[in-house]
Amino acid sequence: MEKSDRKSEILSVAARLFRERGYSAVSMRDIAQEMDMKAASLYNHITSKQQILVSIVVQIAEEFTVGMERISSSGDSAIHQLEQLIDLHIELTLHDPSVIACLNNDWMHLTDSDLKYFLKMRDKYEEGFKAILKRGMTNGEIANVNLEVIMFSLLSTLRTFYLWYGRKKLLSGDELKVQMKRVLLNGIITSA
Amino acid sequence: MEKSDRKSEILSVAARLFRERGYSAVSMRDIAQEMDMKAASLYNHITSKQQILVSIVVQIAEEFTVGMERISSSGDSAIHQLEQLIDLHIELTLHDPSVIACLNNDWMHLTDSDLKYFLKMRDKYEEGFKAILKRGMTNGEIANVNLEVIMFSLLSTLRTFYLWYGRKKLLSGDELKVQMKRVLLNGIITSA
DNA sequence: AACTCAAACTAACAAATGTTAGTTTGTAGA
DNA sequence: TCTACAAACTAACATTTGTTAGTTTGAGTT
Repeated sequence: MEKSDRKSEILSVAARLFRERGYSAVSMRDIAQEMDMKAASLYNHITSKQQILVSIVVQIAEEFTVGMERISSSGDSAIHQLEQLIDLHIELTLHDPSVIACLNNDWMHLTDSDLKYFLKMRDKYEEGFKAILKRGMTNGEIANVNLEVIMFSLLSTLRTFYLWYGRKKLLSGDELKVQMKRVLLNGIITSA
Repeated sequence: MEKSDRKSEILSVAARLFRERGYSAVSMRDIAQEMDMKAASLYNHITSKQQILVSIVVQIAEEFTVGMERISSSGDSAIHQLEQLIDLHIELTLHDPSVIACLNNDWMHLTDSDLKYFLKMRDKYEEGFKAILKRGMTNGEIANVNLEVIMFSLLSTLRTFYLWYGRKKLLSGDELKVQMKRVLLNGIITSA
């Protein structure tokens, strides 16, 4: 939901519809109807459908980038850094699940420089993730299993958390964090 | 890839394009072009775009359903049943990643009775999954953590395996199975 | 009262969409 | 050689798409 100006409202509505039906299946008329206006009126606030997508996806991608930079530059242990990453994903997901859905499913509809920028950020994020895991492994904090398998296993769960949070809201945010760390990390920590 | 008759070719090409761009962003002309024909000619083999999607999604969903029935009706231990489920997901993913992508991303474009049928199967699958976990918990085989958290954590990784298998083919199928079980189960098995 | 300006509107556009109708083509069997 | 038929084609269709141009509205300021 975020800010209350008209443009932010559009982004919010669009993100919700994109989540439900996917970017391509949502028309400008769909978005407009949801806002009780005509499609043409949307263009007083945004410049194109494509730009709506870019605004949504790039912004959240940058939040993850910033989060990764903060966490990986802290001097904490690898395990503690992973815990902070889990918190980051859960917090951003709880804050706006639809935006996370767009990030996961609709980035493929970005074009040219926007797509390139997004992919660069995604790569950098995964590199940061791997660096933490690698350090944890040489440390002895983390079990010596295939690094990519560990990373993608963790990331799969964190990235698609929005899917099942939408269906079951059984736990509070803090409880979720605790449980997720238990499930995700106990398979990784050597001593476990 | 599957069978070699023309209809199966169309389904195969369609699945690949749906994976790359999503159902709505792929036109009949796109599919036709990829098959070196005109869009109208497709209708000699299929009855509608919608039917292409149904054929793809329902078939793979039924394969998972059959797999779950076979596994959960075996008398094996809960852990061993989970291992078999991991194998099932990996095998079906390696066999045709694009079809798995459709299952994950494009089921939302099913309509009416097809959607209902799909959702019924999905629910049943997850119920089967939970039943295994529950038995494992009362057994003492599986750690006593929130059941839904465990299930969705496992399923997230298994369902989106096609995403990173597409990017890194670093391990053989058998090695993948071993590593995945290590990563996914060690967090769950009580004794770990 | 006159002016400003954001934000809505109506009307229209070219392009792309899924699909149908009717026609041609090429190959296999009689 | 004639026939049958699957499978391709061309042409067209009604809708829906993103977007633009020009106009109206209504509230705040001078």
